[in-house]
Amino acid sequence: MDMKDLFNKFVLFSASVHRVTHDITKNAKSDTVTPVQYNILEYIAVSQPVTLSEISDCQQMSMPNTSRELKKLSDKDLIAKQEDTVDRRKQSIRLSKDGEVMMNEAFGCIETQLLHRLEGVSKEDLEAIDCALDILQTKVFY
Amino acid sequence: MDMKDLFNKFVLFSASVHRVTHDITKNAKSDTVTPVQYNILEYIAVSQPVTLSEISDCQQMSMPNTSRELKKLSDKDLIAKQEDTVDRRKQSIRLSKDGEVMMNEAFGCIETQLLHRLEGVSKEDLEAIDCALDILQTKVFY
DNA sequence: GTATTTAATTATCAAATGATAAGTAAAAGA
DNA sequence: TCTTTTACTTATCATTTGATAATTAAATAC
Repeated sequence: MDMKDLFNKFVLFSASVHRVTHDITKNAKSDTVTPVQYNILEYIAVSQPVTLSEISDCQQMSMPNTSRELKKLSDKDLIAKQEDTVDRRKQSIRLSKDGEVMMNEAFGCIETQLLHRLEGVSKEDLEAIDCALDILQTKVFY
Repeated sequence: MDMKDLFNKFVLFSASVHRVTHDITKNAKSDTVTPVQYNILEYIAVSQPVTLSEISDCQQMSMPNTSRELKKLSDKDLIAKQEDTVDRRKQSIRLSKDGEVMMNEAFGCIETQLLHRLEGVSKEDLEAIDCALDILQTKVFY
């Protein structure tokens, strides 16, 4: 295994993933939220409930900025904050009803785009893709 | 193959790729360029020579904004513009000497981080990763 | 019980980014 | 030749984003 080749492949691959996910999600993103806010919502959607600190860590943004964006999302009624019963400094953050609706719509849109991109792909290839996602997720992009 | 599962895997996967590439490249990015400028440089590095329009298309940014950022990169002597000999409206854009140096350093840094992330991974797993990258690159993230 | 640490907030600022309008110059089409 | 299209530039503006300092309140450590 030539690590140099693998490295080049990695660089090209991540650029492709960025470009394709941008393509696929650009229609999905409601124009009522900014890109950063959309990313936060996506994270909350798949990981809820989460705390502000967790969002801050995972989205690599400072607590003050995270707090500001969450406040905006809260003002738009897309998320619901709840005080942690055990540690009252913490917040338990979830999508609100409206937030769920928006993200379901977004995910539906992404799913459509993805299906379109995968149409004509054989059953065996789909299995291979599924398997490849698993391998990379566990071995590289953990 | 449950497409719903595959779709969820895809969403989680792209989020992971974004997070991990951010982690891996954050030290690589010279603080003399902005994130957007770094992405442009990375694209030029792997695709040179390129035109402004190609950068605009691929980086999904408007021509005016692309032009502005390229001007900044040019002012910093990181890229070299050359008039296309055939079509004088077009530009042939490459990294300058300084740009090459910077990007080699960045790629070296990314390579180190990647090797670190892959240390302890068996030879067979590396083969599997290599193969998985190929599959996803050609079948999904083309 | 006081000191320290943690979780989150508010306020403020500069910089980066995105969007748009209006322009130039070359190429292509009629 | 005249018109239209293409590739790119310049200028300007609003918004988003990132960074920092200062503050509050709760939990933990001593």
